[in-house]
Amino acid sequence: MEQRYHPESVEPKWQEYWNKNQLFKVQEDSSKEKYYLLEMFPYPSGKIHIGHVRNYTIGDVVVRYKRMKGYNVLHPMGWDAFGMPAENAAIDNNTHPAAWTYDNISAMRAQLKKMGFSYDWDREIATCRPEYYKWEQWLFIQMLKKGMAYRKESYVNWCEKCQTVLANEQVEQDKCWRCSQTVQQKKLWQWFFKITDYAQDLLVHCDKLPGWPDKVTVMQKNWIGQSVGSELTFQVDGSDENIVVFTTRPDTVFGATFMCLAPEHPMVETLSKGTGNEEEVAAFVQKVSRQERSAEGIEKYEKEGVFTGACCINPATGEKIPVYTANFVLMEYGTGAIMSVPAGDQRDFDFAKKYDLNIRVVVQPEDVPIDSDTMSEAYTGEGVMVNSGEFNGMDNKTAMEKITDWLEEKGRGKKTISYRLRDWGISRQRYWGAPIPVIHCPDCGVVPVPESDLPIKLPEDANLLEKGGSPLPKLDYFAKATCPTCGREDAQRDTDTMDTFVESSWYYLRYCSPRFTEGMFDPEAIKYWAPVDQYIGGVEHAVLHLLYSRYFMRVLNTLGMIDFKEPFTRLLTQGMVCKETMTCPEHGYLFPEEAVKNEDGTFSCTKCSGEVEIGRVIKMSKSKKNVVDPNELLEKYGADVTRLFSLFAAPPERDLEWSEDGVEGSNRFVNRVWRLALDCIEKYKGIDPYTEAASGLKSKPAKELYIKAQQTIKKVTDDIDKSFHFNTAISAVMELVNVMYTLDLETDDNELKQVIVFCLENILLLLSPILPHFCEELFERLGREGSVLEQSWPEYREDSLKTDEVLVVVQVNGKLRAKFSAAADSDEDVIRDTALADEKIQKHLGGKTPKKVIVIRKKQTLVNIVV
RNA sequence: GCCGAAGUGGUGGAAUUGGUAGACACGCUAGACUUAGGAUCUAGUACCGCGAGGUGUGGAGGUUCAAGUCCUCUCUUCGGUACCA
Repeated sequence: MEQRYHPESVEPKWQEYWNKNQLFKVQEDSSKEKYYLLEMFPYPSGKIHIGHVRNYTIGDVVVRYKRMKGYNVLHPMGWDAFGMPAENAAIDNNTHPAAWTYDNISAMRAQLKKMGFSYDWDREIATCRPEYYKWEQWLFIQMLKKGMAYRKESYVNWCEKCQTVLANEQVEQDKCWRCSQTVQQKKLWQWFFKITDYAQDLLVHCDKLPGWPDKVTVMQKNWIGQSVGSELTFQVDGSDENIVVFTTRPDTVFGATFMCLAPEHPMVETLSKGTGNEEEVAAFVQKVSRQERSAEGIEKYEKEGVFTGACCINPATGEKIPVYTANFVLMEYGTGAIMSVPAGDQRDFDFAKKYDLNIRVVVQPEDVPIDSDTMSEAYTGEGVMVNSGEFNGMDNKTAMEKITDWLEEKGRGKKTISYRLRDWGISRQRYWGAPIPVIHCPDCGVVPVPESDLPIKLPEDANLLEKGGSPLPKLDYFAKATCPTCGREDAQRDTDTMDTFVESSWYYLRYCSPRFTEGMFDPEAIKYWAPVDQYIGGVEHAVLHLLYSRYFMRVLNTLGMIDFKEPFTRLLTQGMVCKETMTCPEHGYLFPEEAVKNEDGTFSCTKCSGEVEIGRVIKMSKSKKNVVDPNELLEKYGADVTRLFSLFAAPPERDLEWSEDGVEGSNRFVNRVWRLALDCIEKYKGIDPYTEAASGLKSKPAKELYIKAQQTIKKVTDDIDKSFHFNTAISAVMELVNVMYTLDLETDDNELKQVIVFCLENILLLLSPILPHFCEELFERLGREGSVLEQSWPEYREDSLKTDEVLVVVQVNGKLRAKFSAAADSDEDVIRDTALADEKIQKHLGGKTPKKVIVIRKKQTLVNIVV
């Protein structure tokens, strides 16, 4: 008899069967409860890697489980197909981004099909297809009309030598990754979505997402970053002009001894004019424009600034204070201007020391008093007000309110709420993206493309410029346009494309009616399927993608297109699959197969034999080349063992350093079940499974096995349903199988035989979401009709979960000293007395009388004796 | 820098509410079967110790009859940081 499981014949057989019977095809069905499960769609980078396998296996197991539970399940797949890697690959391999992308999609689709994932492939979408991005362009126009999209000037990374805009990833230590030229900041007109209009709503609803992990909602809240504070108005000395600052510490205003403006602040130039500091200020602004202007970026540079030559009036003290411009102030935060309180803020303190500016203590700590002449760092804590006029002696918390009220009366301040969140810049000066559907007319200005002209198709016959620049502005037939309003023929089409996060912010709605031609989606389909019940994807998307998606649903809600605001009811953030990187001094990052191991444990580059440097263990990504292609595993062990192994390695939310050690164990387990099943099928033909209560079994081994099986069903169901802890679900089945291996299958015990048949059948059902091909095959060999997919998920019997005996653990002073077993229904007194009478316990008591005896009867039965 | 996580045997990991630390596997050791084994089965395997026993969940304190789990401080690693997706 055939003793080994042969995936190479079994797996294609069942994939064909599922396909032929269209078992994964779904349609709206009002008679069934719907369940929409979605895994984050992949970027088609070439081949799927182990991280994808992990993500999609998790989803597939839940989908197959939910189907068996009777839900009508939507489980689609598609491609996040626009993006920078396609452009880089096109340049490197002298191909076209479209060709590269479509080839990759074909290859990856084939791999996913080989894994046996239960997708409804009829719903597949690719975001680079005009039928998809047409609706994104349509939505852009609606947003533009409602004022939800607008244009403003902002900075991009610019390489003068390559004459291209660079993504942050393309900047390596301030240098262009292609030519090593120092990167500059360049100001461009760009499109923005007004996500800040929804800051409050997005924030408030973070607490109304019980199906999301706390860590994600916490990160989103912190990202939105609400701060309650005051706007204070400082009059420019000798002028009617005012400078408005935002501060969370209005209580310290008496200590504001100077002011700092962001170098981009519009008043920097006007203030310095005619003061003699004009040139110095201009030079400084020029210098800072070469620095990275982001919250992270500014940390890289030494904090510095220059005096503008102008002063303003502190509204509290009435004194003149100097106005500086400084590189650590960002135009995008607050008002782009800060009042500097060196005694109460470390950055201001450092700045004051550096430029020898006045320091005044206004909040005095209660315990150790501080003095402006001797203090070595700022004091940011709470305390009592000093040097603050009528507010002296007050605690600073009360003073915050009072000072703001006082300034408000003088017309110099008001309470306000500020957010860290900034509007979403969506313009990209790239080729491989969805074109922004507007036309710039010399007379009419910005004019949206008429809806009847959509989609504005991306020309697919254009080639990228050598250095990575977009060819769109140079393509006359694309860039030249006629103004839709006035008909002028020398209008210009916008040649920027949209951020790829725009596509991924609504794709899950498109899956509900992927071929709909009348709009973004069919409202009926949305009514049935949306929102997504369970979303699964990498934790690295905790903020951006997930926040943008939440924002998009609010936009559609405001436009009256949907009646919900939250796209994903439950979220599972999967941990990352990590691996060390390998770099060759000559060839840069290497794929694992491009390095060969030497005898001494080091690696050499296969291209140049140079020594390979092993880098840190980080998230798998194609750009770092530390990816593992699952094909080798797939060929050696098949899809089911690969699926089992990826789940058994760790719980889904945990990061995982990739290693194939242990895959043999998964393979061994699959074959153990295979042999056991074939053996039982042969020996127990015609025997029906036992399904009554455990108490009806007279045979002790049968009863014990039956209880173990019932416990296993409960454990597996709970692990899949409540926590997605598939690793422990698998362990539970392994335990049951191990018990069955200790049995003599030649037994005469008829009850035991019936229980064994029960076990086998349930093992197949419990494993079927994880090992679908394998279980289909054995289910068929067991003589059962139809697909396991169409079976009901096993229900455990509540009356058959408890064993008759329990283990009692005895501790002395919290240390384990003895164990014994007792009837499950023993009295507490009996357990206590038995424990005290125990020989080992007596020895540890050493004749002393116990001070206290604690008996716990919960999950464990435990006695702790305190001496 | 800021925000969020993670840290348990040689390895991956287990341990609902504080209650036997190390389930289930990998690896290793020994044995059985076999012409053979990278198949299979059985037993052992946290560390120190001959033993009684002691020590152990990144580190230092604390709360408790009892701490991997709760509290305070701290170290290391990973993710995100708005143009990688």
